[in-house]
Amino acid sequence: MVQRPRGTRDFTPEVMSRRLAFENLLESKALSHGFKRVQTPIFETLDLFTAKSGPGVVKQLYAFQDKSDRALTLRPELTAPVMRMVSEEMRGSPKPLRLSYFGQCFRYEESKKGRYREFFQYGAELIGANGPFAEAEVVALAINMLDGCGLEDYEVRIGHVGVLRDILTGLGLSQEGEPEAPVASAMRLLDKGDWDGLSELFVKNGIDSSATQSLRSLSELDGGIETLESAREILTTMGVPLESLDELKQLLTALESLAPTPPSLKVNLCVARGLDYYTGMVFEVNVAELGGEGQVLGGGSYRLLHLFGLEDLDPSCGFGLGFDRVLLALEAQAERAGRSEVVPGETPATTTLMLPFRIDTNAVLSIVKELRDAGNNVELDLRGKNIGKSLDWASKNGFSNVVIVGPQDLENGQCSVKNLVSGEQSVVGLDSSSISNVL
RNA sequence: GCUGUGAUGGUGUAGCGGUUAGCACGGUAGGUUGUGGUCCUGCCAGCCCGGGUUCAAGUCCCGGUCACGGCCCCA
Repeated sequence: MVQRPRGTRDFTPEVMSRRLAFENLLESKALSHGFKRVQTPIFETLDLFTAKSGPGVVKQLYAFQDKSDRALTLRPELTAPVMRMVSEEMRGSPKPLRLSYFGQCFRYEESKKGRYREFFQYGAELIGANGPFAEAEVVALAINMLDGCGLEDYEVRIGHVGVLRDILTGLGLSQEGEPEAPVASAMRLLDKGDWDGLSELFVKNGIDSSATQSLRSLSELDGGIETLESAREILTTMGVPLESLDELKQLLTALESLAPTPPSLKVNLCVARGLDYYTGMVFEVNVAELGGEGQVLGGGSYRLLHLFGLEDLDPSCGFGLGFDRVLLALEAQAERAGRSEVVPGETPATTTLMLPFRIDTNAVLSIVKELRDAGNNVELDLRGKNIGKSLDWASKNGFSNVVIVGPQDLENGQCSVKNLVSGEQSVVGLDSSSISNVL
């Protein structure tokens, strides 16, 4: 038996109707915020991703040589391809750009629930604008998407790498160094909450251990916008500039107007997202019930466009949404609530079966066409069974109506339209508009 | 990268050394010369793959594959 490669999935019609509904929902949210969809190739040159993430990523890529020995790879994410596309196709487009994207990405990793080798990402990038309002627009889109699909019990964590960087350089840590700059090491340790490791790093760099305490109290601030006042006090005693913190406050204030209040919004200045191209606001969304793979969305302000000779567009801001993970969370939540509809609007439109019974099928074909042209979803019966079996089949296949046309109907110029849900049946004229009226 | 659990028709399961491998759902063909979601009958379809132990392996052992967990990492 030939089976699907590890970490990949097939999507049956039932599953696809849900996925399409979800994609459409995200798409309409993106459009309502002015983000226009783009698409880039499934594979790219390898150096696009090594330039962004370093040579270490290669072991996680589906990288290969083509027949002309070009080094290529299936894309592991979509931000870099979109940046590349902007530099190749949209240099002359008026800025800022609001772009959205959706597609599959590939990573060579151990697969498990919520983590696949082929996975789908929906994302948005706001390019060529920065500052609190740009960031608020991006975060607002993210929250509006999650809220719009009915996700519950998610936690949004917002931090600011700029604040963190100011603190750490203020303490005297260097932004240069091999193999890893002390500032970057500290941010990584902070993100993980490794306080012992952080103390050790500070001692090694001749920094007073009281700094660890201050950072710790900063990280323990737990709450929304109101915690910024406490943060301000801590930063002031540490002698750290407050500009970044003020920006974060403007962002959060704007967000309160632009998006619904999430189930949980936490300001956490120690969120660093582990990636060194983030420069300002960073945010991520977690759903606890997904367990270890609970992060469903992440993003922030970053500097990447300088890699393509577009320094003036840095920093930009964006996020990626884990399409599969949000769907898993929605499914889990729907099941817990005993709800059959997982994604709003996933229920398919009503469909009608045209059932010619012991007559020449040709007699109904033009009616089928007219019904379709009028916007109805119509399927022509191809099985030619008796009526009982046909109704049974239609019912099992989710049809909402059956149009029965038998020899007597043909003679009288009429037909029976049966509603399979209510069981009611009416006799109407054998023409598309009469039938349409009762569907 | 480390580690745990599991794998029987399309789906869900029973069997745990010797059975014609059972059941339910499903699919399909009928019972019915124009009315289903109730019933009856026939048929379709399975022990993940490769080694080993044994007179005998779906069942025990080893390896692989795949899935699902817990760390690490990331998204």
